[in-house]
Amino acid sequence: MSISYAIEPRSSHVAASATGDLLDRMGVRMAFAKDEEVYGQDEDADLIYRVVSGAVRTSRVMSDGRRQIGDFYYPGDLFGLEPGPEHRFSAEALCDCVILVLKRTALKAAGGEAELANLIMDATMRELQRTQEHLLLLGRKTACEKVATFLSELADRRDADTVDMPMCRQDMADYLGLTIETVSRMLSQLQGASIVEFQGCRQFRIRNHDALARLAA
Amino acid sequence: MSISYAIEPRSSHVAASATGDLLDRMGVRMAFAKDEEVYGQDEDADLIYRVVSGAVRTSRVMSDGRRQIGDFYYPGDLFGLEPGPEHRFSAEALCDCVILVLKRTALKAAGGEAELANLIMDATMRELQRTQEHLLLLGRKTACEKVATFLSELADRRDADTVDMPMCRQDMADYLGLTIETVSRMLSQLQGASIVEFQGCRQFRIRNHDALARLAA
DNA sequence: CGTCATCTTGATTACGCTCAAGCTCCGTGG
DNA sequence: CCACGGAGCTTGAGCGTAATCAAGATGACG
Repeated sequence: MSISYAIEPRSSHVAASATGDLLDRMGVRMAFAKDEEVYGQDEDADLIYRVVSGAVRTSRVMSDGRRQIGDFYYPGDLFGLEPGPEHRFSAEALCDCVILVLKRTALKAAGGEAELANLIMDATMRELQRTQEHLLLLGRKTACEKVATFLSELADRRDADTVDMPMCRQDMADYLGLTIETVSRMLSQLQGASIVEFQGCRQFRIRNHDALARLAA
Repeated sequence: MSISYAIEPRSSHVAASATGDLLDRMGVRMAFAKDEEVYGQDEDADLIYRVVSGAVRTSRVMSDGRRQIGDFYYPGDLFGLEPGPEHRFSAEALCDCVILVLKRTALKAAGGEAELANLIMDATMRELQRTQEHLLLLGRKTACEKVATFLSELADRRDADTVDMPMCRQDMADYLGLTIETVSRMLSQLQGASIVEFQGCRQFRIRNHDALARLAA
């Protein structure tokens, strides 16, 4: 595995010490290979997952193959909270990764009842918030703005100077509602305008934060 | 007001007897005129709302005026649960309507703690679910499919033979990520194909459920 | 070093947007 | 009761952004 991710949850997360420990104690660590399915569309949704290392995407495929990616998840993120008895989206490993898997019922029985409820509620709220931002992006942004927003967000989430991208162009395209060709063109354009700089197609550095933020709108 | 909506919550709602009553007792009924703001973008989000009669839209406006509509709400629906301390979307009355307004803290104090938490959780989950469907629509559906999906859903939510639409074309367009012209063209197209039939621009009837469902995909 | 998947770039097409005109539906006032 | 006016909706013509189709370039890996 060429790309590696730190294991610590990021500071913005509520999944801190106390409940984090509870999850750790109760959960089972599982390893998934790149592109392996964590759970499938229409599977029962009675498990909760947390990324330990690596990265995950959730996606939904239409009968004719068109795909929409719901979101990407990084170490510390909870996922699999999609509502209803069954998953609407499937989840796959973006790269080799380790996932902490928890049974909801087991957690409840373990007494962390209230704490757990809060944890899930927070994660669900954050999920909803991100999904709403995603709506605006898909519905009302241009290709260039979409790509700029994507890079900007990615840099924010994993705050480092140079950012590694665990996903391929097709994943980006399906997240942004574009084609890989358009994504590629926009990336070239942003690089041409000296707003970002790529070192290989999976790693970039922001050269002009203001310009990027302006495009992300 | 030419269009009127029934006051009873629809059957699919959890907000049934017990908690429904609690909400009724605790909340304040308020009347809003067409296009009046229920709450604004960036306002504090410590209230919960339920549509009593009429209909509501939530929307988000970009600095240059582009608008994305989050969802439409009908009698019985809870809204205003957007996460975080502040609203990301604003809410406006689609037509003259009556809204039940509740203070979260007051509700908690009233003892309905657990019940209330469940109610909010359910509403949030449903919200997330609908938002995820919306993602797929915005990201990967064609104009025709978007409009077909919209009509189909509207008919499902308000199950009557002929369906009244409380929203104008601009609202539809901003929900679907299209322009009013494209929405109008697609509606004409669907009517031309004998899939739906319009009696005036705010009322329609589905003539071919299968075809509509197929387009909605 | 060769092979294959992934990514980029180019040429062309098409879907949906823009701009513009006309139509329909209502409310208002003569 | 009908004429007028205006907002909202529909339709048309032309355009532009992103999709499609098609080569190349790059890069990872055996």
